[in-house]
Amino acid sequence: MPATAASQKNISTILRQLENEGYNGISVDCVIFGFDEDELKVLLIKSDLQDFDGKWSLLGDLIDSKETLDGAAYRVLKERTGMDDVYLEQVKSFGEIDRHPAARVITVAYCSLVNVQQHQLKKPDNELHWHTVKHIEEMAFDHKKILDACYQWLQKRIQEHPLGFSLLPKQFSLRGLQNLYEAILGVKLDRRNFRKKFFSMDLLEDTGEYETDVPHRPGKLYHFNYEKYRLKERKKWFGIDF
Amino acid sequence: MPATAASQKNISTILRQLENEGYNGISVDCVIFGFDEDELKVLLIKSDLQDFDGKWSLLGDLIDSKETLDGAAYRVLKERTGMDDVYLEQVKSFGEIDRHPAARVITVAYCSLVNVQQHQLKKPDNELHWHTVKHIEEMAFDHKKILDACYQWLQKRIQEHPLGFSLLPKQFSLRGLQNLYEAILGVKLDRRNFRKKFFSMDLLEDTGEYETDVPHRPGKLYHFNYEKYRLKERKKWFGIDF
DNA sequence: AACTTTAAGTGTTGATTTAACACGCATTTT
DNA sequence: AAAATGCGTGTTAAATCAACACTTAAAGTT
Repeated sequence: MPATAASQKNISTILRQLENEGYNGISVDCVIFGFDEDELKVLLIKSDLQDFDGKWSLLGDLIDSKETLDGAAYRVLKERTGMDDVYLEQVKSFGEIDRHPAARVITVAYCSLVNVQQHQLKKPDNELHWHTVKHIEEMAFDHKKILDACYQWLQKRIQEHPLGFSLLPKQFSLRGLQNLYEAILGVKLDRRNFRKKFFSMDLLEDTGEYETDVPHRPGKLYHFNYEKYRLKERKKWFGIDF
Repeated sequence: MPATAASQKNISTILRQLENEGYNGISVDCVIFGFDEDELKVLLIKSDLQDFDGKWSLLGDLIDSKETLDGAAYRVLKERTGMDDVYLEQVKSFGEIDRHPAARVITVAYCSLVNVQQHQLKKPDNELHWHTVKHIEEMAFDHKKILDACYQWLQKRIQEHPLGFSLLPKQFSLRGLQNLYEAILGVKLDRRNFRKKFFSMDLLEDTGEYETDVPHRPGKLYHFNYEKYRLKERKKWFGIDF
């Protein structure tokens, strides 16, 4: 019996079979980050395994033999959340022997960044919730370890690549952007220097619109010019530092 | 039949079986870098598959269901080269559906750095050779893609972490270190600034010894103090730049 | 309408870091 | 002894970064 998309089969059956035959199972797990109320969130689902009664886990599934890794991650994202067209990148694979109680399953972890406002969960599911990353203490499987790895990856990545914007609405205030960086990096940044830094990149464009419903002077709204970024000279060798 | 260490079984048989049953095979592939004659080298083996007549491939093997990913990579390294106690790190997983002609095999790529002088291949094998990275054009499977990914990873990594030293003898001259960086990054660096940079890190220690057999004034030999590095404050947040 | 509150917007300065650059010295070779 | 090679060292100008304060626009309060 082929190990087709597990969500449509009985996953336990497949895993038992794998285990009996001495094969390794392969899955993807998606760490889906969102940003809401100035906090970094992650989308988790209640584990369906008895072993992990009540614990939360990442969204994942076994990989079908006819799909790529990226394809599987994308499918999980879409099947479980209805979300489409989102930032998705492979981070790391995890293969501790006993990481899954039912069988030996190697998993490839992906990091995804979504705009919580825009992408309402299209498949509302009581077992599916956004959790504040910094409050999470325990998870099913080795998912806490995976989450930590993806969070660290994000902290580094966000400083070197323009991916933070995927967590924000298309139009955002500079303060909103700074809040994002402060929340993810866990530091306070100087407002003026932050502005200077971003404006000097010359990749933010004034939309002509302003914040509304704020109890103070409204800030300008900007959007990020990905096209311009794509065309920029990227090389910047020699920054040895450790 | 369990998918035990493939090197001891007939790998084709296992793969045929996997393919028939619709399972995914999982392997590790090691990109083993060395540095010799001021060039970055990679250790390759002649592919044993007819499909890739004469092409070179990375050192890899199927993962046993009783070993971790790191464990499998380490085993491959040791089995095929006799090398031990080397730098080894996971880089990325590759899962294109047709990347292996015999079956669907997902592979986890590892990057390893070894000192070519010190680690003479203990299992001399005519089919195993060091190749100059920049001259490699074609490889078996998708191994060129994997090599490229690991090379790029190394270029970035070497600037942020002290791993270059794994490619050098325990004692090395500053010129040797600079040659390493220049070869890997593919740039020319200013000798005086390079010195200043490394000495200011305060992690290189004078061994009191000097180069020998050079047709000019011999340079001092240093070694890298890993322990001191390990204890150093590592935090250095906020370097937004892209 | 006047006043208070809040955060937006804006520049300067000193300190640090980086890039560019030249000469004397130790060793081997001829 | 002279030539060749590449080691070892310091300065300066330019760029970047970190720290820091006041004016302004809008909403809320009296």
